[in-house]
Amino acid sequence: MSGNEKNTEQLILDAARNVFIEKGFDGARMQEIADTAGINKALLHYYYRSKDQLFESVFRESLSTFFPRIFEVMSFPIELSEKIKLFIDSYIDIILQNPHIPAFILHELNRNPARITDILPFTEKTMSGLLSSLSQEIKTAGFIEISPEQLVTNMISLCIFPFIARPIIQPIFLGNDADRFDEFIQNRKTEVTQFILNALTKK
Amino acid sequence: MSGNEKNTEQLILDAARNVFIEKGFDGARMQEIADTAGINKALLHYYYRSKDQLFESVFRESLSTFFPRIFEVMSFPIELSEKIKLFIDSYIDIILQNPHIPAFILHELNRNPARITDILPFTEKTMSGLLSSLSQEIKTAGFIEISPEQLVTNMISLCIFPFIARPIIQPIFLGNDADRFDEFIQNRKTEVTQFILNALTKK
DNA sequence: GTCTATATTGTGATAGAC
DNA sequence: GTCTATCACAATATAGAC
Repeated sequence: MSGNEKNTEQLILDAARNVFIEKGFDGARMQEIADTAGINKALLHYYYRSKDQLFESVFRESLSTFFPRIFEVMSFPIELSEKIKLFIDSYIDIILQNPHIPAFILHELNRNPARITDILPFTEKTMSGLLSSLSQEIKTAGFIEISPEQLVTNMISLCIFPFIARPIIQPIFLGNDADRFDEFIQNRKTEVTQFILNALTKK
Repeated sequence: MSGNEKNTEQLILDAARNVFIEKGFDGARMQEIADTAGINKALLHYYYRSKDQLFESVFRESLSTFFPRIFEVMSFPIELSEKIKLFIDSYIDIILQNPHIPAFILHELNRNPARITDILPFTEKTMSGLLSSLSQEIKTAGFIEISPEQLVTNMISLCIFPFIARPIIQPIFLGNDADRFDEFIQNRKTEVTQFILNALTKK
């Protein structure tokens, strides 16, 4: 091996990721994946027996890029308000690096909701532990009464939704200039953080 | 006509709506639409020349169910806090009646973002008028400084996202009992309203 | 308007040479 | 491991009888 060439398996996975994320499972074509990888269809089936298997690899990888990070920051031993600040900032940054993955994951999960039970990297126990300690932290911080589920849902909604709804937000609010979307999102980092922290503060 | 039979065109449109919304354009099959409508494929093409045309009808209809309502309430002559309350409540109600349409619309728009320019029921002028008067109302109400674009984005995110992310929210937060999702959403009506109004209030 | 039958093309997957 | 050629079937669309 001369060194700077990626191995074929990785080449295929990269191509498949791009095509599946852009087109979805149903819209993706093995031919297009092969073309993108610079190889032919037969080789695709040599490495991954079927379209389903190739998709499965891409999907698991995508899910694991995003999912654990949601609760990672939330278990840091810092003040809740700092957690929230850190979460919003870092989570929006992650999405900025892979802006189409949230829509991809959610579309595929809606297409087949059962999929998630196979893949979920959490036990119910881990989850209920996180939720009950978050519940405690909300009280300790002197915030308004809110269930941890509703709070987490709100945080994630405010981070992710604008990326999924970009085809609407861009033309309605920002016109044709794509740069303004980046600006809009960068502003949101502080805007959303302040919005949430203020919402949680009693009067 | 004996009375209680719908005409075939409507029968087809109903079937197409169900199938397209569940499977998306790429996943939908003309055969399945025909079966659902209780007719055969040839008749589909008799009424709608192609799959694209049939889809176009369904998509336009779906978009017009949802889109205008977003800004309808926002132009009522009532206090901003009342508008927000009314908007959250009525918008979540609309989504509850068509819980899969938001994911459908957003997926199809991401598949082809250009589509929206053909269909948008708003002129840029109407939009900028709404935004600048909303901007004024935020000041008049004595709320925190926030751009109308960010506020509207937040409101819509908090209403719509939980429906799109249901395949994640349900198993993580609510277990297997589907009824708990309805409960969760019903709670959100007041939770989200309070969350937003509190976020907008200066301390 | 509605059907059966069929044309035509697209698509995932495999066989087999090198 | 990689390719060309091809199979088998799925899917949109049309022709033509009733």
